[in-house]
Amino acid sequence: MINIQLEIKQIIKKALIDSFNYDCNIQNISIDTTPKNFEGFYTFILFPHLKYLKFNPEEAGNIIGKYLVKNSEIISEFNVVKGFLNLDLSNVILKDLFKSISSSKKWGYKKLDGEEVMVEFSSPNTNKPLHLGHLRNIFLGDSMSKILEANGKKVHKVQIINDRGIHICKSMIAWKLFSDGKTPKSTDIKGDKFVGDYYVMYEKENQKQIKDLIKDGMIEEEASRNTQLVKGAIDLLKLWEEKDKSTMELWEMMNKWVYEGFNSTYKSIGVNFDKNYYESETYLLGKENIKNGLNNNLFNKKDDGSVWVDLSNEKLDNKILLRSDGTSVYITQDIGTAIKRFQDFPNIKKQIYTVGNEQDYHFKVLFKILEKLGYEWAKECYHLSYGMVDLPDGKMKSREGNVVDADDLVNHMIKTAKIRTEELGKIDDFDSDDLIDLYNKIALGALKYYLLRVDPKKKMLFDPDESIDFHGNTGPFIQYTYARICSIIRRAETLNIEYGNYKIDDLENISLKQKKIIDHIYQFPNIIEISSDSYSPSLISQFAYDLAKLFNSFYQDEKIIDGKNNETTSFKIALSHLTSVTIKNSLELLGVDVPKKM
RNA sequence: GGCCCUGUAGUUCAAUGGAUAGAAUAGAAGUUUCCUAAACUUUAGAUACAAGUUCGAUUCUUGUCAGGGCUACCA
Repeated sequence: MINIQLEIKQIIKKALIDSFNYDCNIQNISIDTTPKNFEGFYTFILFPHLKYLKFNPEEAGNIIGKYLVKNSEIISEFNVVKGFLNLDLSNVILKDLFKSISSSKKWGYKKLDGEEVMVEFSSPNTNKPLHLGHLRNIFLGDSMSKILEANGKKVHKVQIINDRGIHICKSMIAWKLFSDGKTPKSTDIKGDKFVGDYYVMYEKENQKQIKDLIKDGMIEEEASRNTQLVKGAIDLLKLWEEKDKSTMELWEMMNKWVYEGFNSTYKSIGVNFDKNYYESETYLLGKENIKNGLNNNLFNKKDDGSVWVDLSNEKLDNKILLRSDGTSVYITQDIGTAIKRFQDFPNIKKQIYTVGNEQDYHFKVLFKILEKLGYEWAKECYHLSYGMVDLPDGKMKSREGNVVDADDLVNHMIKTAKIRTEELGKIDDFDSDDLIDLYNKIALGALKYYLLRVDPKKKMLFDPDESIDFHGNTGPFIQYTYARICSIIRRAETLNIEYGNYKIDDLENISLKQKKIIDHIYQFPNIIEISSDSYSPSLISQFAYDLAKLFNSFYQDEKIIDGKNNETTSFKIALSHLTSVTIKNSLELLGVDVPKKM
């Protein structure tokens, strides 16, 4: 592959020697892409070198610029603005780029390099349905998996299902007390929603019971620990850890309902996992490791029997690892799960946890504990921390019912896609299956792009009205550009215009807009690499969007199928085709499908 | 209180220490006898505040102000 920036650096190094007798270390020569509002493709910044050149910036820039145009095949023109030397690429190099892009099997995607990684995402609790926050998590994890793969890693996609613990016991006790034996089937409610309803019922009824106890003279703190429901849930948790038969049966039944619901949601958003981990299968391993740690004096036991780790030396405070009654807490199973995963997949180099930034502290503690326990790989664990999704009226709070349900949201997007598409009325030649497929692609494209275009680390606002906009910087806009190109390709084919094996050598002229497209596509491998290394799908969204913008501008300016059917026509079609493939491949990394017509 | 994160156009997002701070949307004005107007073109509008480091700071450091998160024998 051609490395333009490196080649420019090398020739600049020569220019500095020949023109100024200044031997500059190539690492100190920085070549940036030229910002949009200036003319050129790449920019050499002179400031750091001025003191060695003994010329003012303008003069030095001109001298170097002239040298490059004369001595390099790559550079055709230049301009100097203050201390910035902006360089234009020559037809020769652009043709080379075009050739290497079009001859590549899948431009930008690397071959497997033998390294294995594990990506965890979604990881729901089994007491409530998936919501908007999960969607950011899921799309992020899914997209990162694809990006890592494109960057040459073998990826294992997993989730940890928090299937045990006090939260599911709350749903269980509520179901036992209030359900009259109803089931998702008998009520025709989706399984995860059904169980979630009982969780909500628990919270509501429990509040009532607390109030009643306070009325009877109990203080609030005591009351909140002594309701029939709280005691019932705690009893169930104990019975569960003792493997009580009827408790296990109830637990299994309710979890099964939830999984059916989850799977249907995952299917609707086109996401799947290579392996599921269940907290119920890993928490014992966690306990075991904590006991070993205790025996090795890594942890300490309080008088009441609870087990703690002291991380105050690491500025992380004391953290509980086992309750006084011996039951495990959240971090217990995380310890077990991590260990189990490295047992199951001994070749994985690292593990990536896609979890919200509210748990930054939790993961620092977790990794530190694993390190203390002597696991070398603990240093390779990475918390892919992302910001919360806020609603216009504030944060989502599942306990207060202020959540955007994932299924509702997806359905709403599909409905909106349908309405917008029908309004535009370009769908006469679609049959009904095509339409369903199209609405799905647009709806999910809009949603995924909306959630992925923001830097993961930052919190983001979800505005329901804006998210369903299909204009501007949105998924459907990029999909539309793709569909447009497909339409051109179809027409080229009916006209028998050759573009597939287009040889660019004889082409005489390349317009500026065409050059910009080639150069942009040329950046794709770089973008994938940076995006992979920095765990940031938003760079891919930005890339795809910019490409679509560049293409639309070109499309507006230059008629592609122009009736001449000459060398230039074939080139424009071939370039359009390359653009469409790159749009498709970049959106693929976001988990977004493209329609051939829309 | 302690620890962590974030403050950029009216709004939602960009900008490996570099230029005249980019987009989108909302606003104003245009483009369709022409390959899909979900498009294109033009226009107006922003770095919370104050110091410091630097040739150069939205970016790094410190302080102030504002917002969010964590600090549970919840997950």
